[in-house]
Amino acid sequence: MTAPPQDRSSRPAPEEAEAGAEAHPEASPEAPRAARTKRRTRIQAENEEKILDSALEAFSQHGFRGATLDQIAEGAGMSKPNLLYYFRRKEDIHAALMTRLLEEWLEPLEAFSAQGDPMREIRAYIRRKLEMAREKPRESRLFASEIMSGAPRIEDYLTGRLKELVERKAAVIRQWIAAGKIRKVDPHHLIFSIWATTQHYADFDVQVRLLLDAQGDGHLDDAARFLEQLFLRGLAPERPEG
Amino acid sequence: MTAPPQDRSSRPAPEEAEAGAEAHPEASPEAPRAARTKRRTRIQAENEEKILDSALEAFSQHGFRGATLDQIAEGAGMSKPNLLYYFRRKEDIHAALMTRLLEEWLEPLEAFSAQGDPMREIRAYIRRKLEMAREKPRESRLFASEIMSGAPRIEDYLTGRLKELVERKAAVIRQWIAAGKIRKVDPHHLIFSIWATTQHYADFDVQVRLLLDAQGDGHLDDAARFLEQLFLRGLAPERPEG
DNA sequence: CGGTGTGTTAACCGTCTGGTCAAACTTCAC
DNA sequence: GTGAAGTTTGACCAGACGGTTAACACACCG
Repeated sequence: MTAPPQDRSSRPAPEEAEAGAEAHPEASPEAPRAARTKRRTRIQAENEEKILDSALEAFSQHGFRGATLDQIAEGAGMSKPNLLYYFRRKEDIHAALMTRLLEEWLEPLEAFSAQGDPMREIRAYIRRKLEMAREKPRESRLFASEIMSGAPRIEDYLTGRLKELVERKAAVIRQWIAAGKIRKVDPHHLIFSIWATTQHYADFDVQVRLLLDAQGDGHLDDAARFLEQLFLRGLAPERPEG
Repeated sequence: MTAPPQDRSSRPAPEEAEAGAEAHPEASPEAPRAARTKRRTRIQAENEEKILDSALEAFSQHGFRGATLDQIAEGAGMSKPNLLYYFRRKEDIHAALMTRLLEEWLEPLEAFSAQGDPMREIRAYIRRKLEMAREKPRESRLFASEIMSGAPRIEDYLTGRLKELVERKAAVIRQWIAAGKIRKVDPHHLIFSIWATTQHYADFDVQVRLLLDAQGDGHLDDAARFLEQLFLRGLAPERPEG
């Protein structure tokens, strides 16, 4: 009877998804969890995927509070108790989505390297980000939604890994400036403006499409052309080919 | 017994707020509403303002579905039934906020005029938009939230007034291009990129502040400087001072 | 075949949510 | 000061919400 009441050891269920688990390292340091069943079955993998996909749809549209378990369960094609068999709490689903997302989120910026032509790098970064806006618009909106609600669940990420990465890349940009390869601009605001312009096509997709009468994804090619022009010319050093 | 059940004529209350009313011109063409009390009392004006302010906070953070009436009532310092005396339904509060917002939203772009130096106009537009991000960040998030949830309540606005305005301003930009005053770029994407970069400082305020260690609003001045540089140089015609 | 762990669900629970109602209280013009 | 209109609230309601329980179905292995 020493253990806190939070432990429901009788259940043989899979623990909260890979992600959510380590997001809450609070209490119960040695976690007397029953069923150390680490190996996922095929059904587990499939159903968790269905749930996360449905949850992504719901959370990205209505935010954490606005999305409901019933809605997510229906989207995943299963009953609510069944959903809660895989993820014990609403928060766990969200946490699983977030950790997966945040990893992907760093990737394009990570690839931004000091070597190579600055213009090439910036161009590649814009393309990569636009590609993500095309392929993963819901993820982008999920992130935006989280930030707009005050980022209560990802403060650590923002002030930790993300900030560190941004600092590192800002330093790269400063190097380029010092070397006279690009114009003298504020590195942070340069990064923000690339984020803003590219993510806009995911987050404001509805508006963009309505204003452009866009059907497929063709407008994103136009966007790429425009943004490349804007940034490359906006950043070109005073004396080109100096 | 010919009237639909929607009419609750016994109540002497003020009708739904100025805005919400005309947003739903459906049914009951001659509206047999009791109490043609058009004049607002002081208390009405005050309380409606308190409610809208509290609702703006709630909706902009949690979206329409995520915000609750209890929360809004508490923020407005009144009981829930009292709140519902001024706005009959949750939707009405949201509608009132939106119509007020959408008017303000057009204003800066409206000011964008064909006369005068293009560079001056673009610069002024960026400043105006950044000023709004500073002064009305919650409004910006409310708008973003609405778009991200699929814009179910403002489709008419997007395809109507906004689209028309954007078309008009895109034409202005095309004129400037034809006159060789700015570089040849896609007008729509130019507008989008200004929206995206400026609104970013409102919508992603939390992230921006954490990454910059920003306290007050000083970073917005840096943002203004950066964005002006970026756009003015990015758009400058091939041969400056041709 | 039996049994053990996996997967699924109907029924349920307490709380929250949007909204109603009648009654009471306040305001203010006369 | 009185009365009618304007304002406020406690009590209430039905349905939605996040979550629990217990029992049942299935799968696979010996």
